[in-house]
Amino acid sequence: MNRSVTESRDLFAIADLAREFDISTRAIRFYEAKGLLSPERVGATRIFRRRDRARLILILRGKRLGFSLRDISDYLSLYDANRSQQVHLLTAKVDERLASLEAQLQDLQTTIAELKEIRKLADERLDKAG
Amino acid sequence: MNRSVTESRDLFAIADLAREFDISTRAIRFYEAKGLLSPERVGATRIFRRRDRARLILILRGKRLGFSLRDISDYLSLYDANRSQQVHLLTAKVDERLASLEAQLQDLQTTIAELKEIRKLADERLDKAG
DNA sequence: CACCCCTTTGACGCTAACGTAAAGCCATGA
DNA sequence: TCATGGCTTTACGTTAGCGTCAAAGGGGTG
Repeated sequence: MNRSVTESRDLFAIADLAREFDISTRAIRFYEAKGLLSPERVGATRIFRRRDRARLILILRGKRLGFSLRDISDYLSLYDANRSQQVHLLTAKVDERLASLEAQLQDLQTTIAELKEIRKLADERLDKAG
Repeated sequence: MNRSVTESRDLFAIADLAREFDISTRAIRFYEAKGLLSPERVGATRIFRRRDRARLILILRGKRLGFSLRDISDYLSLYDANRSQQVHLLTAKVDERLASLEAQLQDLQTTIAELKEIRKLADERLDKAG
């Protein structure tokens, strides 16, 4: 068994990534303009590598979690700092992020619990109405 | 032991809520304009009851979770439907919400795990350098 | 009465995160 | 050769979620 198609490649056009993740090319260019991505160029054409693709995945996950691009940018720099031996200051920032993420986790679990309760009540009513 | 100050009251001015939750009165009026709140009026002045306050708490939690006011509005209507015996269609919508919230929970847990890993690596480097 | 503080509505301003032309460059194929 | 299609940049448009006056009206106090 060989690897999946996507993981076996290393070079992507902007349209490839747009298609794969169902976003617009405009969005990708926008992320680059904001410094979240920095694809190579061949002439004027953007060439994305696996690393860029990996960052894009993180960007989109950040968005699903409701973070701003500014936040996501800070978040990505934690990964970069991790790779580039800038250990100083890193742990403090990571701890900050972790604290707020865990607060968000609490909010989320509370919300899920409440919805499950509503669901349960609704089911019980349906039973009575049988 | 009597109840906490906030819970013992039933009437709130807009400024009371703004102070308590550290948001602007403008924001509260905006939520009303969007239909998320519907305080009573005495003359032209808004009077908020505990129920409004409870909704505001849900609104703010929704915002912390990164939801749009539109999403939050839908979410609140689930609570309303629960109170008002509109059981039909309710469970389906609740299930939808639950599914996407649990997806978000996954994203969040993945992110937290990654950050903890980065933290661990940073600590180990500091130990070596120690 | 004058003053201050809180309230109201209305209107304009602002940032983020793109959408949407517009116009040009380059390669491919009939 | 010319059309087609994908890529580029530039630039203006749009929506959400408020911030920020502006103007006017109570309502209690000295």
